[in-house]
Amino acid sequence: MDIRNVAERARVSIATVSRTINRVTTVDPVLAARVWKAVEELNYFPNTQARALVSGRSRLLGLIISEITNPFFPELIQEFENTAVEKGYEILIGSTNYEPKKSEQCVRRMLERKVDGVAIMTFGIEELMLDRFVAGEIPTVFIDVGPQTSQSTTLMVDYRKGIFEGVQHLAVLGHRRIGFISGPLKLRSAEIRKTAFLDSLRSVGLTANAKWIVEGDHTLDGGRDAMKKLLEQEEWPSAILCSNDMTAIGVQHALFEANLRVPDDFSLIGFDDIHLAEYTIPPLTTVRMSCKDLARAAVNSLLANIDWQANSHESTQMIPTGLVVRQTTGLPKNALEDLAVKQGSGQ
Amino acid sequence: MDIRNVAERARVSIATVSRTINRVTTVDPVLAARVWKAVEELNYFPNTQARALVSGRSRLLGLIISEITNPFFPELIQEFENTAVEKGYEILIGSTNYEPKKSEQCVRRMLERKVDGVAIMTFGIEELMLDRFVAGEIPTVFIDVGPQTSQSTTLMVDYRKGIFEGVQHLAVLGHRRIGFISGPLKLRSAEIRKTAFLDSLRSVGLTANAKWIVEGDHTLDGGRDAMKKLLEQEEWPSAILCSNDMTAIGVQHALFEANLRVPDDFSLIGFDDIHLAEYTIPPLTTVRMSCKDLARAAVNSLLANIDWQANSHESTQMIPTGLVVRQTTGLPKNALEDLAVKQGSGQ
DNA sequence: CGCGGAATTGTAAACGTTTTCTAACTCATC
DNA sequence: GATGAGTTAGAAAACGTTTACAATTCCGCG
Repeated sequence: MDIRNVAERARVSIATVSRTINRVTTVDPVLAARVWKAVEELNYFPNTQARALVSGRSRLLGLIISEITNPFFPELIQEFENTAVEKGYEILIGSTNYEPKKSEQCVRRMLERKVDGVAIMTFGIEELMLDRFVAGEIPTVFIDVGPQTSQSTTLMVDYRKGIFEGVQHLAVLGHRRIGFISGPLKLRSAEIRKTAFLDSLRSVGLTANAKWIVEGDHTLDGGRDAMKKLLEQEEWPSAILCSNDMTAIGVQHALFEANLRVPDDFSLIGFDDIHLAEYTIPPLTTVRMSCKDLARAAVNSLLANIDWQANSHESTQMIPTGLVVRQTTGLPKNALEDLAVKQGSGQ
Repeated sequence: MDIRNVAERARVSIATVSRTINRVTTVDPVLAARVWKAVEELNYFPNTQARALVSGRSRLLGLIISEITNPFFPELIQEFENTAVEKGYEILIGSTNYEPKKSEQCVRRMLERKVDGVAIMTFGIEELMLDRFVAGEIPTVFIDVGPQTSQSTTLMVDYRKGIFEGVQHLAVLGHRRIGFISGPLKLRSAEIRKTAFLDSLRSVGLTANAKWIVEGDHTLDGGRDAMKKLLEQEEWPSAILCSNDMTAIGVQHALFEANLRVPDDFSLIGFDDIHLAEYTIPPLTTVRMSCKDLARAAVNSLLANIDWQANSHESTQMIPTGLVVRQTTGLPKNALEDLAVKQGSGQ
């Protein structure tokens, strides 16, 4: 079942069939009708590989993420897939799992399959992949970091705003001792979030305590372990900000195990606002970063770069964030005591 | 950069290059070495599309799931991807989101991309896709349901065992009034789970109460809503079994909102044992179905069907399940009262 | 030394499209 | 009625591989 069969049945040449299917306007409506009829009757669809081979376009979009097991990414994938399929593109997913070896492999696979463009949504881990794509002149989208070429755009997430809102919210509630559980610091974006936290702390007139800043890895287990470590300190913070929601859920679990209560003993804030955040017990206060926005922006700039190669488009785009208050934040345990101190200090 | 460049540089024909790369044993080691050297130096890799076009094999495996947003599936995808990539295959993911239109689209996309095999891990929704693949002589793997052809195998999950263990566990604890929140009943597997629940109930000498059996949809929201509906009943069960973990987490949330406690007011059992189950508060007692086993079994039987087309292999395979007891199950609230009744009845 | 057969290499024909280029045709204009 | 411009259809050449088949080389044996 190939284009020749269709041509034969429609009594036209294969060129005409090809043109009809690709909606070239110059084909006679009468012939086009015959072609469509034949296509219908034979249940024909073009061979993608042959198509790709000659046209040089695979209609495949690469999507590299760090870890499919973190619910943030499936949500992102879903939107990415929807938008891509809508525009007639297929997606090829690769997860790096934070391993350089696997990143390397992902890039290789994308290159081999000749993706038309690739979104590196790994929040800034491997910069090496960048070169290969640039060299191959493949359009790319990066988050946070990225090359400044005409073929690629970088999506900048406005971490500062959301994180500042979180810290401010905590400060307003009366928290003075705020801890932070970061992501894996080799991730550029984890680094940025941490810095944003530190800066925000300063903005509200608080000082950081290095002992209360511990590195996690953006997973449930990592969050739990980090919190356990924090609890080994002799002095505890009264509130904790996490680099992502999974970490926060891990923290909740560690606190549960230690028989500590949220938000009575600890206030807790996450980051991402995955759907699950609404369902933790108690529901998680968190900083929302819309993965739908992210996904749509990614697909759209990829397509823009593919279609009008050298066109002038924004080479960087801002993704907003904002605090969503739910039930893991409350007054610090010793609110009155702190208040007394505050009053006494003349402030 | 194509095979010709390599041939030229290695001073051999393109046929030899092709053979070397495909590890055909008849090529002279000396020439092979020259070829590999050239490949290395030119950083050459074969064009997948051209390869697929002529060989008729895409080295692409389709994976159709129902909803990427349910953490069970990412875990499954991860293992599926790992095993597939290990064997040199790429994967193409499609989600049906329980919509027939999207299922149709998925099948179409898989067919167009000429996947070498496809795993339909959608737990028994659309049987229509089946025909298309069978017609195309594409190897398939199904869960629970499936055609009996030499090209396809079906993975049977042993729901009964796990669910029976769950019900028994509850019964032993003293629960007499057990409710069930099912999955979307259009899903074959949701139907089977429900039946397994009913049968198990009978096995332990309990009778079902139709009012305590409500249909969910395997999502957080669905679980929450179903539980809310259950709470509107004038009489409540003392324990609830859920068709999957997401439902159970939704139930936990509904109970939290209603100021009811788990396991004090309600015992709760999930199904799947996603990683998150360990992290709910309190940690979820659930029936484990190993998605890793599922994924590996799927890939392996797909590959078996691809390679030795007509070979005799198991056309159906059993996936075990088993109860994992954590902290959402406990004695029923009115345990003593029930006990009295039991004693009184002479049993 | 020549011949047959085995082993290995190279040539060329696929694979199913898109796309360039040429040919044919239509129509208006002179 | 002939010429030229402007359309539109078809023939054929790509695209980068694999692979059937032919050709060459090599070796052993008569």
